[in-house]
Amino acid sequence: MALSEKQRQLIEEIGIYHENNGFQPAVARVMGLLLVSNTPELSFDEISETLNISKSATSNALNMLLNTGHIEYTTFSGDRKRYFRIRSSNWRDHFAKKMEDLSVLNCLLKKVLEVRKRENPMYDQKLNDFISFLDYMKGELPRMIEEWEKTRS
Amino acid sequence: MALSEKQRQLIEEIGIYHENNGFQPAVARVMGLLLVSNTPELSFDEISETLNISKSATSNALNMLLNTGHIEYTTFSGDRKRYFRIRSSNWRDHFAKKMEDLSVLNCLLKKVLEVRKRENPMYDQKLNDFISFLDYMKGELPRMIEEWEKTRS
DNA sequence: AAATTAGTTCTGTAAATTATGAACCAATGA
DNA sequence: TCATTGGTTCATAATTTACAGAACTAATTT
Repeated sequence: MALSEKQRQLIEEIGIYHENNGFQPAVARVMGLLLVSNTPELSFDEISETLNISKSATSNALNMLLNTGHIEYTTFSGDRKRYFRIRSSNWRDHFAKKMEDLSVLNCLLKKVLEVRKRENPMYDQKLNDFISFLDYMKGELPRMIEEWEKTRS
Repeated sequence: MALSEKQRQLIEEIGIYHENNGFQPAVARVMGLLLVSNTPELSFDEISETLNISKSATSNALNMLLNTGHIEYTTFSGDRKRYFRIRSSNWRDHFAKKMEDLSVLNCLLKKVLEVRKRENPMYDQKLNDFISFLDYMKGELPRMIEEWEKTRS
């Protein structure tokens, strides 16, 4: 696998991005490589060798990414290897997960208001505001996505 | 600090949420406590004792949260203690950070298209779609927030 | 049947993270 | 001036994580 210096750097940047999203380093680099490489589908060995990670780490990373639906693989008849690539739905899912996370937060904040008794209701106003903002966002987002679909068809 | 069982559980839930957002456990619990406690402002000792974390861990957690702007404190004349509370702008900032993170991703994806040469341009289409979706979102979001402001005034 | 391929699984461990407790310090109070 | 309060800093201990390397397996090829 020949990669330019720029490509290698970008793999690291993408790696760090994904580390910050909770992936372990090797897993994050695999995502980076699959995105940045000139060929979209890479074999186990190509990944392992290009990133200089052991077979076990490669195996774990690929299985983790397969299980979480971030990647998938194809095969070719007469070739025992699997060729891994990023799932095309990956980015939409990534976005959805971010939104889902805000929804989890919203749920927690609603519980907060149920569970505590603040002497000072003024202080809760801001929290209520944010909760209703998140509710509003959640309601409007689908419409917004639909709007976007329209602009491009 | 008297806390109900429900409150303690919720502190843990909020703690885990914040751990998943990159906070260390003790820091995440402090955020949970400040949110869930009946009184919005708590002293160093109240935090340390209620959460059963050492003074040093409490000190580190509070300073970390102060530095990152998640909490602030007030003082009262004739009382040497500081009373810590969540900054009211915290939730808006949290939301902004999530959006900013998507913007970082978008920037990385644009670099991807610059850096690699894919034989198969079909495969890049999906990526381009997602990039323009994020661009669209980034453009529309401020308008959407403004819209929300209107609904509540 | 033996060797090779394409991985997987199982320790072991280096490194990083997270928290503790003790010592410390500066400001206030007795 | 001595003790106490409200913390901070440091060394270190306890986990946790993240990976390498070796042994293993099931399918294929020779």
